[in-house]
Amino acid sequence: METDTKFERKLNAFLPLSEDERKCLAEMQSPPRTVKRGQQLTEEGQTGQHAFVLLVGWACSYKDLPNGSRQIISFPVSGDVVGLRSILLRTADHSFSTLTEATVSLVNAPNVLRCIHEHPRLGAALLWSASRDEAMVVEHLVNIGRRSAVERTAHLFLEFAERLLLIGEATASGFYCPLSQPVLGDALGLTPIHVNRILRRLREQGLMTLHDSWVQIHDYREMKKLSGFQGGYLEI
Amino acid sequence: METDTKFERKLNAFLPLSEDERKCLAEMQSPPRTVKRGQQLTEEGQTGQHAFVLLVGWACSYKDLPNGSRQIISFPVSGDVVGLRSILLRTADHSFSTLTEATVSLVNAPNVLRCIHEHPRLGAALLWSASRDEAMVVEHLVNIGRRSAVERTAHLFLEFAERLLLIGEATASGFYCPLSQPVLGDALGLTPIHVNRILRRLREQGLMTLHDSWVQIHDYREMKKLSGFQGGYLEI
DNA sequence: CGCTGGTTTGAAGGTCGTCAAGAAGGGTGG
DNA sequence: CCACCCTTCTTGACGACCTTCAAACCAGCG
Repeated sequence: METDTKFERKLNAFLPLSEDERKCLAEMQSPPRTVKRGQQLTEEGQTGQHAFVLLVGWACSYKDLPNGSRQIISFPVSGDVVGLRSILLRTADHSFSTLTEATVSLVNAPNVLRCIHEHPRLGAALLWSASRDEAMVVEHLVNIGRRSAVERTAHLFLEFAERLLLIGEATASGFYCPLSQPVLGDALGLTPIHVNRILRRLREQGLMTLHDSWVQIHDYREMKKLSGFQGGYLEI
Repeated sequence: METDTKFERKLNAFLPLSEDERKCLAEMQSPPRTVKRGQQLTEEGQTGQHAFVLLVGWACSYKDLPNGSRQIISFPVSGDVVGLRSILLRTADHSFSTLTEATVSLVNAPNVLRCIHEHPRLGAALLWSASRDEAMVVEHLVNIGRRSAVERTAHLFLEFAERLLLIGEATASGFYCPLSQPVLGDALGLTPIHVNRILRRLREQGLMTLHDSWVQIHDYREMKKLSGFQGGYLEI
């Protein structure tokens, strides 16, 4: 499978792309580049940042706080774009780091704008993709604001399951999820210690397990009921 | 002052608009319409929704949860657009209600897309506006995820102060803010009772007061230090 | 082999939610 | 005009959830 197929396939699922549009999409991106785990690719407050297409691997976008803590905004996975939002802002509004070894290709602002201008339909597809990402951020906000730690955690993993299923990276036996408990804590607004206790509870109740970066959802129905998960915002 | 000046001025501040572009912007919007306080204008999950330009008044976008609680996503004020994000999604990903009597004009998806197509620079300005709104949602997420109740509350009011100052609706003596404590709670992820306690603490420490829908920030410096507020995401 | 970062568990404490109740203000209908 | 809502604001007491502090265990890695 070609490296940029997932991104293209995602847009194509929203709106079938012509040969020309596919070509433009490919030209918009710089050649893929491999980066190590834990690499920071953009930094909040910096100017002239690029967007990235994440071709392979896991990453996160986040903000650091003056008091030393951080909040993870989103977990892009293969085929996702990061930083499209910042492309028109004077400065990047978040940082972006890899969580595993990853391959990315770079997209700069002029390229995106030219692309939108030359192929309006492609522009619409990119906007749709950005809208979907924003809907995920909104759901994340709801998750942290109005759900308890267990509900919140269950919700996050159901979202992963759904997203990875859509791109063919999850099977009935589970999915790969290389997130440490401190990282999960930064996403869920919890301490790593409490994340540990929550995971134990979910495990002891036979709902799900996370072991060796492998997630298994054992009782999908109960997880859904517990967390109030409604995946509408992920639909194409 | 004409009713839609604030919206136009906001875009114009990002990117000076030509006469043609201004005209297109005006034609994109339906005639202004007055709506009562507490009116729901869009409902989550509904299809074929419109976007709105909020010309006068306060409103909020939010999501209701199965368990009966709700999370407020954002507080649009005069000159803000709501629902641009949903325009490309199959269904609206949030609801939208007025908090005061308000006047709005309606914008439908085809109009926006035509506008972007005919006037790419105007499209860029709209995208910038949407990006800035999303940056506010992100900051809101950080606020709820990683700040204590006091910090969080102080941060929200500093953001209001900054935003209203930019559109000339705040003065040195304070600003109008018609949000009840239950509404603030739904935005901050707190109970109304706790919001009350927090406001009391801020008042007793001489930091700020909220009385009769009027906010006064008495110690801006200390508020900023307390909340870790950095307004970069609001800049033009 | 020691170091670092992740996982796991326990104990104690603080923040915030829940329950309860009184006071004040606005709107409605008698 | 007044009685009767309903919503909001306010305060107190109690309890739960989550954090903090502390420590042990383990795996990977220099």
